[in-house]
Amino acid sequence: MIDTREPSHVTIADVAQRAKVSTATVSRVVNKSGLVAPETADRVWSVIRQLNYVPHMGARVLASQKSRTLGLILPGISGYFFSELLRGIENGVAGYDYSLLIYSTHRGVTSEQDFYLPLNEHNTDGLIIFTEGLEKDEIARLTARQLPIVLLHQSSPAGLGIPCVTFENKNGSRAIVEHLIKVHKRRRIAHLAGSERQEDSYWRELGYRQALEQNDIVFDPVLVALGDFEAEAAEEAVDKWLAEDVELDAIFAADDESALGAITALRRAGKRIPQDIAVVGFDDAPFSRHLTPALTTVRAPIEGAGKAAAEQLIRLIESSQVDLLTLLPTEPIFRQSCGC
Amino acid sequence: MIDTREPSHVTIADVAQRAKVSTATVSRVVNKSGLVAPETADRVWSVIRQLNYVPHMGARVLASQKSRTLGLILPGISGYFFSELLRGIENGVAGYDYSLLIYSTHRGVTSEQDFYLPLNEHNTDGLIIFTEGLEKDEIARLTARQLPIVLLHQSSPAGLGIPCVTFENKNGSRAIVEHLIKVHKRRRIAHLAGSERQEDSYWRELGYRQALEQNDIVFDPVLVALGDFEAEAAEEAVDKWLAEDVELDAIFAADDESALGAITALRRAGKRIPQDIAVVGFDDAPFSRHLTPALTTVRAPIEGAGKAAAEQLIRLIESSQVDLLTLLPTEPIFRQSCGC
DNA sequence: CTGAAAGCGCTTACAG
DNA sequence: CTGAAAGCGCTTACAG
Repeated sequence: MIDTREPSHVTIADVAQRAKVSTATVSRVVNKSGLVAPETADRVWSVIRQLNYVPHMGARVLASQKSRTLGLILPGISGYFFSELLRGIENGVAGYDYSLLIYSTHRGVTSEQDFYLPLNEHNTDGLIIFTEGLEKDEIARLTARQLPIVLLHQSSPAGLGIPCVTFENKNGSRAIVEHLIKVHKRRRIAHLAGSERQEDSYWRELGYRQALEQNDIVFDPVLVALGDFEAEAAEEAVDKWLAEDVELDAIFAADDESALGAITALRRAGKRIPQDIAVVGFDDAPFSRHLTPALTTVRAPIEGAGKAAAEQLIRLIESSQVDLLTLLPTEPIFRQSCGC
Repeated sequence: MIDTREPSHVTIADVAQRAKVSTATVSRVVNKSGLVAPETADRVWSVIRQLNYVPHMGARVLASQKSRTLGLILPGISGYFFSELLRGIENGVAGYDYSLLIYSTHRGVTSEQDFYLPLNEHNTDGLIIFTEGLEKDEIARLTARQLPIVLLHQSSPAGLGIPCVTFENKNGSRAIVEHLIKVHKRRRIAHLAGSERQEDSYWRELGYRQALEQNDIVFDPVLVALGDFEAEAAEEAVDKWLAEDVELDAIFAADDESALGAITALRRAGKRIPQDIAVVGFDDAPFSRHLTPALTTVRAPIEGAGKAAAEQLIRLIESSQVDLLTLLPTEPIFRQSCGC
C-alpha cells in the first residue's frame, strides 16, 4: 500500500508553488475554466496527485458563490420508502454535475441554539424538502432568501408558489376502494388512515370517501382509525374494531406497512383473508407481493417522484422553468388479498 | 404571514453595522464564545432576527478550522436497514453538538472529474463509512489526511487500524442453524448467501458452516446459492434448487428480505413451511413477525450499531479513545417458520 | 496562456 | 467587555 500520508491540509498555494504556476492557474485546471496550456495542466494534475490535494469546498463556495450541490431534507421516514425515494433522486441528478447532500431531522426541529440548517443557501444551490422535513415557517424563510426549493409530498404554503411533486393519492385510493365495492361487493370498508402529519394521508382518505359516496355507501366514522403508516398502530386499531364487534368486510390501509399490521390482527382473531375480510394497501412495498395472500395495493411511483423532484429542482435552478405541480399516476395492483 | 424577504445574503457585517458593534462581537454572540455584555448580546440577537441572518458555514469552517459536523457515507442500501441505522446514528449524536450530513453513493464511485468527496475533512470533523460506501483506497487516503473515521460493518483495511462497529453475524447464524439441526432435526440445510460485497455475508455463511461442522453434517456446496440480500435473487435461487430436485429440508437465508423470496418460491412449488421446508432469516425486519408463518430469524441490533458508531466517532474526535472493534450481540428469535 | 490582487464571510489572537 | 486587522483557501475580473 502506498503511503499517502501528507502534512495535513495541502492548499492550492502548495500545489501552485510545486507546479511553478500561480494559484489562479491551478484553480483554472481544477475547474476546467479558462484556458490553460495542456502541458501546464498535466503538470498541475500530477502535482495534485502527488500532494493528494483536495479543494476546500467552503472556500470554493465562498469565492465563487455557487456550490453545485443539492440538498435533501427529510424527516425520519422509514422502511422501503426512503431507499426508493433516494434512488429516484439520484437518478434525477445523474447527468447533471451536482452532488447530493442529505440532512435528516429525526430529532425534530432545532432550537435557536443552532438557528440555521446545516443545509442552506450557503452550501447548496437548491433544496428538496420532503413532507414534514421542515416547518412551514422555515420554508418561508428559505424561499425569502431566494433558495430554490421543491417540495415532495407536501403542497406549497399559501402564497409562496413553491413547486411540488407528488403522486395521485386520491385517484389511486378511490380506484382500489371502488374495486372492493364493485368487484368484491364489500360495503363495510374500514380505513386505516395514515399519519396526520403527512398530506398523503389526507388525499388517501379523501379517495376512500369519494369511492363510498359515488357508490351510495354512507360514510361511517367508526370505520376510520389511525394506522399511522405503521404496522403496530394498525394492529391495535384493528384489534379495537374486532373487540368492539364493529361490522366490517374489508380494510383499506393507507399503506402496506399498516396493511401488514391489519393482517396480523385479523389472523390472530381467526378471520380469513380475503373471505371474511378483504385487505388492501397502498404503495406496493417490496414485501407486498410476497405475503400470503399476496397483497392487493396501489403501486406508488416513489422512485419516480424522487426523480421528478430532482429534475424540477435542477430546472428551477438553471432556468426557473418549472411545473408548479407534478402529479404522477398511481396504479392499482390486483393480487389475492382483495379476493381476486 | 410575515414577509421575511430580504436583500439576499445578509452577512455578519450587516448585522454588526446595524447593531452598532464590530463583526468580532457579533461572532462572539453567535458562537457564545468570549464575553459580551448581556445588553449587547440582546441587541445583536434582535438584529439577527430582524435581518434573518444565517451564518455562512463555509466561511466559518474556513476561519475556525472546525465544522462540528459528522458525515455518513453510504452505498445504496435498501429497505428497513437504512432507517434503523440512521435512527441509531442520530441517537448516538444526540446530546453532542454535532450535525449529521449524509452522502449516499448509489451511483457508484466517482471519477477524477469530481476527484473529491462532497464530505471530507473540509466540512466534516469525522466520517462514518458504511460497508461498500467507499473503496479501501479512498479510505486509506482519508485517514492519511488525519480525518477521524469509523467503519460500519466493514473491518479496517490492513494496517490502518480504523475502528469498526458491527454485530455478531457469525454467532447469530451459528445459533439459528444449530437450532434447525438440534431442535427440528434438519440435516439438509441450504443457505442463501448475502451480497458478496458485504462482509456480513461472509460471517453469516461462516456461522452456517460452523454449525454444520460442529454437528457432523458434511458441507454440501450445492446447498449454497446467492440470495444477495434481496427477494428476487433468492426466489430464483430457490426455484433452481427445486427445479434440480436438490434435496433440502431447511433454508437459512442471509437476511429476511431473501427469506421472503425463498418463501414465495417454496409456496409456488407447493411446499409447506415449515413442515416440508423450514425457513429462517437474519435481521428481524419489521415485516418478519407479520408473515405467515411468522419468520424465525436472528435479531440484529441495526439501530444499536448506528448508535455505537456515532459514539465511537465522537470519542475518536474528542479524545482519541476508541475501541478498535465494537461487536454487538445478536439474538435468535424463534417464531413459526422453523417449526417451533 | 498566465499572474497579481482583491474579495468571498467568517474567527481569533492581540490590544485596549 | 469590545474593536481593528490578519488570515482561512479559494475564484475571478483585469492586465499583460
